[in-house]
Amino acid sequence: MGENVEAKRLPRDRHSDLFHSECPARAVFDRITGRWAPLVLVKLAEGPMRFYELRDQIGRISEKVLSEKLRLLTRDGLVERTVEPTIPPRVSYALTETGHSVAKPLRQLMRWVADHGDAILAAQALHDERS
Amino acid sequence: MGENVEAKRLPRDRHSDLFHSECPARAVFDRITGRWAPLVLVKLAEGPMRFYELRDQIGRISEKVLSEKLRLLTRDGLVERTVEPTIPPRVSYALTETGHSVAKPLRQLMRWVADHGDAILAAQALHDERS
DNA sequence: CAGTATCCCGGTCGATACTG
DNA sequence: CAGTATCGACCGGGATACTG
Repeated sequence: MGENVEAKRLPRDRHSDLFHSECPARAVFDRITGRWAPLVLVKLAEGPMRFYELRDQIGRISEKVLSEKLRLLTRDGLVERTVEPTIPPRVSYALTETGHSVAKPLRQLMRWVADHGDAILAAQALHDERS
Repeated sequence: MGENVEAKRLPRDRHSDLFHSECPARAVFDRITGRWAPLVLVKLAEGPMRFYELRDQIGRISEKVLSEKLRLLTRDGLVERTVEPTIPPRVSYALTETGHSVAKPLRQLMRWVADHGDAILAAQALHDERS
């Protein structure tokens, strides 16, 4: 019988314990840590942008994926979509306050990658040539 | 002709510009932002741990995925694997210095989720009931 | 204990084409 | 311009079984 280690560990804190398998925040974490979401969020932190502007700023992102991410992030309350009723309509996306608050740690992470990326790549190369 | 926007933008900085499609650091970024790697890294930051200990601490991670992640992270120089030649062998995993340095921004991100996770979930619910 | 091997499914992604 | 629709390829990840 598998003794349930988790049940013994702070059952009330499920909501903020990502290590717990039932933690609902895992879905939130996945949302902001995927392949593209961090790039969208950090780019948008520079200021409001229109759809194709955003696409051009994020190398190789497809329109499909971009529109999916934007819809999800809007649903999450991290991004706000604004339509100006002109012809053709101008749509722009901007971060909400919550969106800006998450951009900060994401930028830290991107900075880490910029600072240590080469070291990682070097470690990989070293490791591979040994094998 | 598609004018290449990227080419005009700091071609020398490719290595630290994650927005550029050819940036080699994207692979590094993907590594540390995946579904499981952040959890492994942050948990390991608490101290060296053995395989099953780690598995038990990270809810619902499968052994397959855990072993894959550990192998990758070891290759990246973020995790160090130590074998004590006893019978049966004791294997333990620990963060390297670089590993600790990345755990820091990852913890920030997890803290953000702990702080704002409920708000996101609420925003989703609100958005959904409107639709 | 500490993993690896295998199988397979579901979701993600990219490319392309199309709409208002 | 601002997307959506569709389709196929790919891959991460779960379940299960097995090895040293």
